[in-house]
Amino acid sequence: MGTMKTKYHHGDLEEALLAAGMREARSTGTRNLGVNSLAKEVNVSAMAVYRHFSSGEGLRASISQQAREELARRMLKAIAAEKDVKNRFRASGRTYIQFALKEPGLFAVAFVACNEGPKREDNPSAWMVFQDSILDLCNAGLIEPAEVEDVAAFAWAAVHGYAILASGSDPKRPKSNEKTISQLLDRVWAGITNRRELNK
Amino acid sequence: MGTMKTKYHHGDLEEALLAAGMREARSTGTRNLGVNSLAKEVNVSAMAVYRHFSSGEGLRASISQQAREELARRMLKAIAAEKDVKNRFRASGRTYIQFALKEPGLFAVAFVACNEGPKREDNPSAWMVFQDSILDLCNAGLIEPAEVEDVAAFAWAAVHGYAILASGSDPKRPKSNEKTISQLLDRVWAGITNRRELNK
DNA sequence: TTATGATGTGTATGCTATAAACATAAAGCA
DNA sequence: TGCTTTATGTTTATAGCATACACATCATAA
Repeated sequence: MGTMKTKYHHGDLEEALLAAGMREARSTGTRNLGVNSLAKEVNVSAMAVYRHFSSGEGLRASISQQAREELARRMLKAIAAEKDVKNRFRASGRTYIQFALKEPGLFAVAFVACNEGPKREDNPSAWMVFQDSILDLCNAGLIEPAEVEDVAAFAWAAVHGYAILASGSDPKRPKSNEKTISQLLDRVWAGITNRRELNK
Repeated sequence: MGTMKTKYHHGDLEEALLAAGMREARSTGTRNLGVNSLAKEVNVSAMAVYRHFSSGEGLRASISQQAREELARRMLKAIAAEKDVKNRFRASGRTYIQFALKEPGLFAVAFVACNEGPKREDNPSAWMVFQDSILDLCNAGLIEPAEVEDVAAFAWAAVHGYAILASGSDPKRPKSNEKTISQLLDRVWAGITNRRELNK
């Protein structure tokens, strides 16, 4: 039969809404993720959205989750290319930062308004990937088992904080070339491995 | 003459709006900083707000600025109580983090939606205070002049990132007791002073 | 084949931001 | 002193957004 322009039922509206949300997030960040705006984007009435998400907030939470999963996938890919535990750690940090720099919109969406509990908690999360790379350091004997949690918090904080500052629009934001990022990871590494010697 | 309940002109509406905004920020963060809500809070019509701020966004930007100034004042106060440059640095970082933990609402307002250019750029800013404490380290010979900018970015990133993570509502957020914060600053200090030795 | 549930539409309500026109009071100036 | 101007408020109107409610359409299963 011929191509029908408009089916009454969309077919996979949930997926389409998330895809549209990701597109908007990429190009304009958190600004255009409203129910009306996204419904119009996929040629559907606003109320149709509520058949798939409990509220606009729920929709945004799902988009945010998708953005976080995208980041996690990139980190996993980058880590897989490295064998040395130190390099694996650096790759995860570098990828995290470069994601924030190259996709500032997605990054912003990934880490705001995640109040709504994500449903699929088992999916790859950047936090888990990060923590695993720290656990590897422990298994390799580079840090003590007892300090894994603190090291993870420190490394995550430094990388996340830098990503936020560098990907922002503040004119006083830090520089973000390869060399700057590399030396930042040097310093994080120093903090990871060298705390005791300098502890007073 | 008797007490008149309602003067047609408020007297100092701008100040009152900012004060109400700071109150709301303290108790509920970014949620209730709308024009209508704040106008009602000070018993004034919504449109009156526009005589003092170009838009709701402008109002929020000013409140955000006030929150940042509050943080900067606390940091200055804490630094003034320390004499050793290392302790001054640690005091600024600790104060920053404790501000985020004790005033999560203010902290959230301080660092979101600062797109609107703050008018009074000369006022105390947390970034300046932080950078000054790094400059002190340089003057004391603890770091090289050439690396001041990079050190400042690293330290600011680590402290800011930790503050964001620890003050959030994520169940996986890092612990935030005194000891944890202290060891975090140990690690930041290691990253500040000890990069060369570990640089490959 | 027909009943039913899943998924869509249209319409109505109440919220927010803000533009336009008007009101009041205070300050400058004759 | 009285008139005019300016700053600062109010009221009203418009437009966008989220979302409740009633109804439409279609796919599937009895």
